[in-house]
Amino acid sequence: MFRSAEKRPPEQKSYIETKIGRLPREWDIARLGDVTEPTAPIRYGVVQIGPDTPDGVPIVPIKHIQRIGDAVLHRASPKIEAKYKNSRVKGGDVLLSVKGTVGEVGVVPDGFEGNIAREIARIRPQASIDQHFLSLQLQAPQTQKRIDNLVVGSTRLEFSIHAVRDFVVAVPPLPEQRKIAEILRTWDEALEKLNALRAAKSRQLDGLAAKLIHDDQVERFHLREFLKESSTRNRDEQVQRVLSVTNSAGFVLAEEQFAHRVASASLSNYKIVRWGQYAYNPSRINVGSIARLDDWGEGALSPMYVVFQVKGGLDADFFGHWLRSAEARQRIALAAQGSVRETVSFGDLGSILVPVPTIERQQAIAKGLNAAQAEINLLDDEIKAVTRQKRGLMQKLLTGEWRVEVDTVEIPTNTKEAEHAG
DNA sequence: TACTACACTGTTCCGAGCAA
DNA sequence: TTGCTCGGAACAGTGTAGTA
Repeated sequence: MFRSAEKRPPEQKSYIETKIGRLPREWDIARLGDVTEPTAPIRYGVVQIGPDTPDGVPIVPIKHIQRIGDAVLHRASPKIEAKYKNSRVKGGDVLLSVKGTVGEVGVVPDGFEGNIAREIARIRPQASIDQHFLSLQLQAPQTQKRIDNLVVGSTRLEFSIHAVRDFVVAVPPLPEQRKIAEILRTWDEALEKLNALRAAKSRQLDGLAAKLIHDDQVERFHLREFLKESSTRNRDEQVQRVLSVTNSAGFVLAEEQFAHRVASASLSNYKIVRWGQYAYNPSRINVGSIARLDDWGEGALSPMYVVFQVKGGLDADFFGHWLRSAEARQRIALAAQGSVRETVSFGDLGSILVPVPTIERQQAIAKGLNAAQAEINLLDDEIKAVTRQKRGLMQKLLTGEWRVEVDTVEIPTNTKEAEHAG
């Protein structure tokens, strides 16, 4: 990806201890308040944004802080926004979330004109500071740790605007800032490409699954003929691993989903789910809360879940691919009964018609779709690895531990080294 | 067993009040 | 008056527990 370049050992450079750690002697440290344009001091945004107004001024919320140019933003009426004219943003401003979700960072794209929500602080760097470098410096793992230590509040986390102004960052000479930002941008571009490729592969898989599974020539049968409910209870509490099924990640450990253990004191009434079995929450299945247990041998599930397994005549992988299809989601939604919460009992699920070709055909289809899924899984692994590499590089470059020459880039040829640094 | 009410955590929106 | 902070309300996504 890069031209290899000479790497100079850190001990050959001159370093000094600062209050934010060991830095190269020629680097400065500076309060954010001191590297901000004097005409646009750090401040947060619109307190009460009011109703959405078609011709109003776009207001950037935390959730869109990293994709301001792409997102559809709430627009405040010009009259309301005018009261907060001091927090208007323009291209090149660095934004930092300071309330609720603290530490999210974004850079306002060129040409954008609008304002920010009050959960965001605007930092307009002086000409001596590269905005992309500052953005990266604020995102760096070591900086985020320092921000975490300054955050106050229990129910609602907050990074006080005073603390933001007093927050100290490492500042190399401008050419070095730009070079570091340029290097790390290369990693961002690689991640963007990988994510785009993954999205394309995923769409390809959906299309292939729809084509192979939903064949009008194939006879359909009720799911009840192929599914068997399992209501084994954890009577002697031999299973202590409590699981949940989430919309986004399938089976997860309950303690990872929640900040504390929310399971009942006794797990004796919990249902046991075993490897290869499916489970779903009848009140959430219409939003995707259904999954197959692949990552653990067994687990205990809240009694509200329905646990079942696929039996002979229907290939388990074929069923899994059908379950992810748009048609399956539609049929499950239709099966949901109208009530306060739309629920799908095991009986309702069994009444859904599913196309069932011969078992040999099912296995052949599942094999092809599994291969496509495996490609996506590989891309996921690669995305995780590149993300780790980028974090490692940020750790090294943004502390000056690895130096860059303005003319020649000092990048380790072995990216594993960067990965391990993170 | 199915359904419903309610609890809890985390996030975001926004009204109100305090201090400079 | 303005800047800032506190904290209630609403909402999403998960859970437990009671009752028919």
